Amino acid sequence: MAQNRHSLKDVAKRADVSVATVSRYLNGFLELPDGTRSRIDRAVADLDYSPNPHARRLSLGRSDTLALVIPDIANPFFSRLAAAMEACAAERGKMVTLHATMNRSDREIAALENAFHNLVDGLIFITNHMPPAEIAERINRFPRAVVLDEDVKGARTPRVLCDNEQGGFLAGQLLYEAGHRKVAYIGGREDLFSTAARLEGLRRGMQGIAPLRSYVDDHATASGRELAQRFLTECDGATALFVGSDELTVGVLEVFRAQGVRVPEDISLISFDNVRSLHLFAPAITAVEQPVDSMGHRAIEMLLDGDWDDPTFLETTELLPVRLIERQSVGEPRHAGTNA
Amino acid sequence: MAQNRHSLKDVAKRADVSVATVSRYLNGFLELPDGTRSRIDRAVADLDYSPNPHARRLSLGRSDTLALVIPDIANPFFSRLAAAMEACAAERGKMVTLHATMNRSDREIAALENAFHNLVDGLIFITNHMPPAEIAERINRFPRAVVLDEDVKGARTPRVLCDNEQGGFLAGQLLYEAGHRKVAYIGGREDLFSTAARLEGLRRGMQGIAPLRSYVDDHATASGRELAQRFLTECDGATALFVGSDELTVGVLEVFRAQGVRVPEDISLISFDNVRSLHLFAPAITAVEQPVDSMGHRAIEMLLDGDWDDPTFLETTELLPVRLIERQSVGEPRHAGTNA
DNA sequence: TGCGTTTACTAAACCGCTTTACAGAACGGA
DNA sequence: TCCGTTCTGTAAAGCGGTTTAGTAAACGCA
Repeated sequence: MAQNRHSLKDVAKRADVSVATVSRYLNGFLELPDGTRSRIDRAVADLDYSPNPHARRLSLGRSDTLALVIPDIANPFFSRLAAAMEACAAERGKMVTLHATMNRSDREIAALENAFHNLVDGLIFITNHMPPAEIAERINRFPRAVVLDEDVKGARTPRVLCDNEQGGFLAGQLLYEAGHRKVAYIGGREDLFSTAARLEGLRRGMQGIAPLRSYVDDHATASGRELAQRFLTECDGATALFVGSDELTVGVLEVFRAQGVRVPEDISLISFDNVRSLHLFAPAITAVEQPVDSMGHRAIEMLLDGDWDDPTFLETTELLPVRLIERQSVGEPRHAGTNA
Repeated sequence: MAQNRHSLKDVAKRADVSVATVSRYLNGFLELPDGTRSRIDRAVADLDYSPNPHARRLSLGRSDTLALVIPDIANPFFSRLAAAMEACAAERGKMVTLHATMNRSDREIAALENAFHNLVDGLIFITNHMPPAEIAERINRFPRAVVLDEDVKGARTPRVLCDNEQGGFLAGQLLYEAGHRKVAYIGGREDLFSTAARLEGLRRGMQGIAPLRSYVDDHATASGRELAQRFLTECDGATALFVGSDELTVGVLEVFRAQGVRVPEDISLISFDNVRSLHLFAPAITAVEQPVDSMGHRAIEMLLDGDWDDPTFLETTELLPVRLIERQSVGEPRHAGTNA
C-alpha cells in the first residue's frame, strides 16, 4: 500500500554483506560463491527490493529517459509517430516523456529547456515551422538528439525524414496524367525543407509546370479551413489541389462541402500523410502515404544505436520512401480544354 | 555543447556563501539582505546554473513525473486524451511519461511495475479490458492514482468516466424514434462497467427493448472488421448497429463498403467517441461524443489537487456528460413494417 | 554594560546508489 | 617456507541536492 521501500543497505544487512557487494553483484560486476549469492538473492526477494531510480540516476548520471518534443499529440500523424517511438523505446528499456509545443517557439524553447535540465539520455525533436536560430542552438546542446519529420536549419544532428521530393513527384505525376495543368499547393511555408522538396517534386511530376502556392504555419484543421476559403476566392483557375497533410485536408473538405464544391468533379485533391481514415471519406481521398512507423523506429534506433563518436554521423540524413495511395479524389480537370 | 553543468557548490563558492544558503534561498525558504542575494543571483546567472533534477528528486523523494498507462497512443481517442493530460500537467510543471499496453495484461503489469519503481508522483491508468485482480492490486500500491475512461474492479482510486449510460440512452432513443426495434451492439465485453452502462442506457432509450450483442477485447480497427463480418452473417434481422468506438466503426464501415451494405439504407449506425472526422465519412456518421478534453483535464486535476488524505476521495467517481451528434447514418429501418 | 532576541548564515547529516582503491584469506608453485 | 595470485569481499568517497540544528554577530533595550 504505502511506498514502503527497502534500500540497498537493508538488503546488505539482511544478507550480511556490504552494500558495495550487493550493488556490484546485482549489476553483474561481481562473481560470488553460491552461499553469498543465494543469501543476497534471498534478501532481495524477501524485501521485494528494487533500486531507487533517483539515486541510481544521480549516481550514474543518466536518466533512462528520452524526450519527445512534438507539435501536437492529438494530431494523428504525430500520435502515430509517438506510438511507434514509445514502442521502440520501451523495448530497449527507455521511458519516453512527452512535450507538446503546438509549433510555438516559446513552447519549443520551454520544452527543450525542460528536457535539457532533466538530463535526458536523448532528444527527438519535431517541428513544423521554421524555428528561430536559438532553437537549433538549444538542440545542439544535447549530447544526443535526432531531428524528425522536418529538417531544422542549423541543427547539427542526424535527421529522419520522409522522401518529400518523391511524394511531390508522385502527386504531380498523377495530376499531370489526369490532365491537370494548374495545380495549387497548400501546406507549410516554402522556407521549410519539406515544402521546398515537395514543390520541387511536384514541379518535376508536372513536367516542369510550377504550382500555385499558399502557406500556413501549422497543420491545424482550422488553418485548412482558412486556406480553403482563400483558395476558393483566389484559385485562379486551378483544377487540382495538393494538400500538405491530412489535418489540412480535413479543413479543406469541410469548406468544400459547405460551399458545394465537389471533389473530384470541381477540384481534384491529393493529401499527404494518409494517417486518417481517408478511405472512408466521401470521396475516398488519394494521398501520399508517409512511412510513419518506420520513421519513428529509425529515429529511436539512431538515437540509441548511432555512432555518436563519429562526427559524420551528425550529418546523416535518412530519407524514408513514400507511397502513393490512389483513391477517388483525382479526376479529370473540369474544363479540360481551357486549362492546357 | 557538452553537458558542462555547474553544481550548487560552484554557485556557493562563487557567491562566497554556503550551499545551504544558496539552496534555501533559491527554494524560497530564506530571506536574504540585498548584498548576499545579488551575489547569489549573479553567480547563478554567470554559471547558468540549474539544479540537477536527479539529485533534487533523490533528496525530495519525488519525481515531478506522472505516468500515463494507456492502451494505444496511436488511437485518436487516447491520443487526444493524452494531449489533454500532457497540456494540463505541463501547466503545473509535471512531466508525463507514456506507457502503451495494447490492452495486454502482461504489458499493463510491466508498465505499472516500471512506473512504480520509478517513483512517479502519480498514475493515470486506462484499460479497455477486464484486467486480472493483480492489476488492481498494483494500482492500489501507488500513493496517487486515477483510473480513467473505464472503471477497474478492485482499484481503490478516484475514477473519471464519461456518462456511458446516458450515451447509450441517447443512441437508443434516437434509434427507437427512427423506428428501429432490433438493434445490435458491438463493443467491449459486458463485464466491463462501460459496456454494462451503455447497454443499460440503450435499453432504456429503446423503451425496454434489449439489444443483441457482440463483444471484443479491444478497440482495434481489425476487431471492427471481424465483428462486422460476424454481424452480417448472424445479424438476425437487426436494422441498426450501435458501435462502441470510432475505431471499431472504421472497421465496420470497411466491411460494409466491401460487401455493398449501405448506411443508413440497409443498416443504421451510431458510433461512440466522435474523435475521428466522422463528419466527412460517407455517410457522415452519427455519434455519441465523449468529452475527451475535460476527461483528461479532470483526471490530472484530481491527481494533483485531490484531497488524498480524505479516504472518501478514493471512492469518487466523476461522470462527465456526453453529447449526441446527429449526422446521416441513422435512417428508418429497411422494412419498417416487419420489425415492430 | 549586560542580556535576550533577531538576523544572517553555516556545518553536517542525509537521500540511496555506484565505484575505486584496497585488504585479508586461501591457494599454488618454487 | 616464502611469495605471488586469485578469491571474496569492504570502506569510503563520490553524485548534487535538501534540511535540521546550531552559531556568531548585530541589535534592542533596560
